[in-house]
Amino acid sequence: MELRHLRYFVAVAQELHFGRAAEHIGITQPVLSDQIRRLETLLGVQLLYRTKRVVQLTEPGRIFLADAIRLLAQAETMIATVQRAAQGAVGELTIGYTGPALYTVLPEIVRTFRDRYPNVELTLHEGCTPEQEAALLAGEIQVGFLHPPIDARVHLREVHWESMLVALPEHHPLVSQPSVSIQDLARESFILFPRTVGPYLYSRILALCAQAGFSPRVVQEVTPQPTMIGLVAAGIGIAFVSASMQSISRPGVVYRALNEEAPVLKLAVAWTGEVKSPVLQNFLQEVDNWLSNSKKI
Amino acid sequence: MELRHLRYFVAVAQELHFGRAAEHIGITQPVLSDQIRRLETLLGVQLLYRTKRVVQLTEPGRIFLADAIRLLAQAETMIATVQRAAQGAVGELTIGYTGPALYTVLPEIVRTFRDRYPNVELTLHEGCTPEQEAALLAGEIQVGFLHPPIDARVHLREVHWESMLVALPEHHPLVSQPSVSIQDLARESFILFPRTVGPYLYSRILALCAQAGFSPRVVQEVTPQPTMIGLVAAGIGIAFVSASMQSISRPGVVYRALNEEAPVLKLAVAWTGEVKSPVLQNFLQEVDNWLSNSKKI
DNA sequence: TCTTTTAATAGGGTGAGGCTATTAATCCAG
DNA sequence: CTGGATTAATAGCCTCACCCTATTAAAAGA
Repeated sequence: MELRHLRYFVAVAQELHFGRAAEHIGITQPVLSDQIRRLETLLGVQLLYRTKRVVQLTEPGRIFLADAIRLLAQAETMIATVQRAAQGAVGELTIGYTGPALYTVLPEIVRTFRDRYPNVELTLHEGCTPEQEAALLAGEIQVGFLHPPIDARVHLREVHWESMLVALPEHHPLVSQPSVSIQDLARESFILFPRTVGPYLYSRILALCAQAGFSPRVVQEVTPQPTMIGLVAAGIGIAFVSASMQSISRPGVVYRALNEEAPVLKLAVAWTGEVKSPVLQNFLQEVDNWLSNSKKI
Repeated sequence: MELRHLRYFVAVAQELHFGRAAEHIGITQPVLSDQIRRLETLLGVQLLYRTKRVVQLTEPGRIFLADAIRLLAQAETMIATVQRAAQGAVGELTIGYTGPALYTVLPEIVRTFRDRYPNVELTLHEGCTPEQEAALLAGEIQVGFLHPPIDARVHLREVHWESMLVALPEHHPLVSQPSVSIQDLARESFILFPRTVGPYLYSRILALCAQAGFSPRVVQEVTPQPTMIGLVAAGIGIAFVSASMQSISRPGVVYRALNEEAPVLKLAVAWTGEVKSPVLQNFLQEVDNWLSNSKKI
């Protein structure tokens, strides 16, 4: 059975007249008669009761007609859907992101994308940079907001950067200074994120301390950054956090820039090599749009 | 687009290998390549990403695959359904019936039919004989339980008959007799059904009275029979009712046969000339089965 | 670099689906 | 009841789409 049979049958069943039905679908009447007969033979069921003069649906024909109309409509819908999918207007996209992304660019980009493509189902997965790297290569996420550098063969587009600040408890002696030097921190207790979460930034921070001639005394390794700040507020120690954390006004914590050149936290959008998914292309396009808009402002 | 395209595409998408997929559906690989390309051109969408070495679904392809599998399954279901409909196993049947049918053969026949053909949707419509006659010819009901004779060109099959009895209030003088004569009723008040409900039986009853030399004094015309009996119990008058009414034991009413040959209420199954619906055929078959079973007993 | 794998291409045959012309059955009008 | 009109079925033919075999070309791996 082919859709053609259904199209022909529906035409006849609706017109109840072979000649007009044939004209309607653009074939000749004998062909239509023949095709309907083939369909009936194929099914082993008489769909139409016909004399030389009158055409009527049989009871099975009535049931088949309803099904046929439904199926043809679904076929049409299906074609429309795949075409919209090809333009990236429908589909799915799984996005990875790190904590800092959540406090900077991610919400705005996701929102503009969602507004433009409401029929794309977005799934968000939090994960640190190495986790996202693996997930990208495994195909578990199609795009990730993460922190370069990473060495895998994924494409990167930097979308944001912010310098690291020192987060201090409000009664800490260094608060009196407008900015602090690394050396001043040599004797401090540090709250740091685990190395695995961000190996590059981790080593940058350690290097900075090493240049100043000390190795930081880490009293607590935690993640994410809001938790670190919470511990700072509790007086457990001091922490390096990204500048965007200032927007989370947490009583009992103050932020100070470094005199020295501070480590920079870069945020990039990453995706795997072969850009095949139209949805992904649209998303990257939306990221580009967002970038040029935010530059203008 | 034809179902063939979908079948071929599903095969390739599941195997991700043109050669094996072609073998699986029983065509050769070049044909399959060609057909898939035609489908893609038709849709204007690339469904498969393929090199000389590897075949992958594109994102739109993934979406199309799910739809295609669903559509093909529905096509299969549809074929099975129409074939079962041709055997009368699925469909609809609208049945007309009169009050007396409800108290005799109808429940049992309907129940055995429903047990045998659970997927046939039965609709029951109460209506007097002339109403059913019209409904049959209008196609509103496919089969009716009614009281012959009727003069329209419908097929009839008698399934039941019962004689009419006289229903008397329990303190009526005639109750003392084991059976009553028409003459004894000449001065009685009669509760009768309206002529339109059963013109034939109505005229039979009037004729019977006329033979006995009187015209019945009708004090109330009502329907259905249980209501007539209710009025008898209330002492409003006496009534002719069909024998099956005895089974409804109503306090205050007794039944007596006539000495004379009593009018007979015949019950028949009626259907319109052209037996086209397999469901109807099965129903009539079931009626026949029921008839021969009840004869045996 | 050579072999293997595998999708695409080239070229050809045949039958299904299309056509026109005609037939046969049914209905309606005179 | 007969002749004309209507309309589905039949007959006969044609062509293109679908399927075939044989080959090519590209990619991966040894």
